[in-house]
Amino acid sequence: MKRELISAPIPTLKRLPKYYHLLKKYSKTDKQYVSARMIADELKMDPILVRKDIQSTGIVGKPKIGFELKELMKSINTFLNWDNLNDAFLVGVGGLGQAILGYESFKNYGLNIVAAFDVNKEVIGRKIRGIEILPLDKLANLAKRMHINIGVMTVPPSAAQEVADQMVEGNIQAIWNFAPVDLKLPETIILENVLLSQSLGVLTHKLAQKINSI
Amino acid sequence: MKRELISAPIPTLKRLPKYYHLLKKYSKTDKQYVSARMIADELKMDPILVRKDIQSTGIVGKPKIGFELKELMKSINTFLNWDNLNDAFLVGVGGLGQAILGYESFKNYGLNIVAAFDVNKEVIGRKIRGIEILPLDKLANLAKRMHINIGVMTVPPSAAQEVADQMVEGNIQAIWNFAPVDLKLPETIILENVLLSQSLGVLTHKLAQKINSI
DNA sequence: TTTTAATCGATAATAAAATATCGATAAGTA
DNA sequence: TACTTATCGATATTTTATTATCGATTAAAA
Repeated sequence: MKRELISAPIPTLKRLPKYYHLLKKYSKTDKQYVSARMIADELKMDPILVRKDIQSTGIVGKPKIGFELKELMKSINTFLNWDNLNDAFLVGVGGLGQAILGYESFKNYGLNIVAAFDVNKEVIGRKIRGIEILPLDKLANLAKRMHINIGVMTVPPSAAQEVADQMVEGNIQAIWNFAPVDLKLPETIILENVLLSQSLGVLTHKLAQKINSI
Repeated sequence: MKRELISAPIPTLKRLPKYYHLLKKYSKTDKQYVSARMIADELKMDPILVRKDIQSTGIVGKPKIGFELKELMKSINTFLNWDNLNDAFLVGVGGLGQAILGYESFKNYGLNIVAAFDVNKEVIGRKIRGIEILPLDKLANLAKRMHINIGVMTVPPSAAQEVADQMVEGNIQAIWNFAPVDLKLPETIILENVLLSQSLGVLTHKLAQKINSI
């Protein structure tokens, strides 16, 4: 059955989590309603942009008062599919991998890491935050059996392509990749690259401009 | 003295590191020249976009052959200010902080972490990768004395604003923030937020769309 | 009850970014 | 040398994203 595909621009998808964070803060107060303007003021953004982003999640607001807080949170949550907990495998239990394993809060973002893998015999068999580290060669089979949809890759660049191939072999549908490598994958696989150097490039460039302009 | 400010769109700044990674790979082969098309093909991008991005770094290429590899790398490097090693402080030596401290390679991206700070007495005084962990209250003074320009924040959300204030107090010019918090800072401070949930939102939303469309 | 003010939602205008076009140039080939 | 081809660089077009406008709606104040 082919349901209607509601989509939104990537920039919108990237801003929604920002709003969500703020709303979570609000939800600890006694606020019942939030308006696009309130959010915009807090985040120093254009209220029209905020409203458009919110609208693309499908929620309907009330003039003069805004959106019901709980309802808005739910709307964003559903739109990002964060209310369906997606089981995930993580590969690469180095510094970053362990850091991500440690973030209990990813569960709020639809990500439930159920197993971790590595090739390093030192760590295989150990448990981190209750998650056992398994040898990499078990990944494909286990992923198939458990119908895992998401793979998180925190491996060195040199190993990245091979691990990605294993994930594809295991029918994993979406890869969250932290390795600075351009992975070659079938068209159908969803790939999100997190390249820390990207954001660092923006920072250092702006800094240079600022310093040079004095 | 006010030098000419060469700038570029943010999307361009974010793509340049991607090219740089690829070029580094090429530099290990015997390639002498790379064309925009070569890069585009490898990264499955539009060659015109690649060329435009490259042009914005100021380099001039040769028709038919492209750009001199070493020169192009240098051009990107300079444009992003990665050939000036910026001394930086890191605050928050938890999982993510330690992971970042462990990335020796950030030095290739203009980032040289020279000291780390925390409030946790357990870790203060210890050394990680040769970098001593100092108490947070020393930050502002030290930053001033050492003329530190960049602050890296890997602290829990609840501590983020306070740490940011300390950084501003210490005359830090640019903040690379990993906490999911919208920091209130003076206009002049450069802020780059790394919000992992952003990229995760894109991933989970796309995944939901894909699964629902079957 | 009427008026006022704030916000929504839809549509229109603007700005920014990506893509296309095309002449110029240089390397390789006939 | 002349011809062909690949690529650059500049400019133009298209697409995408952001910002502005405005009527409709509703809560609160007069």
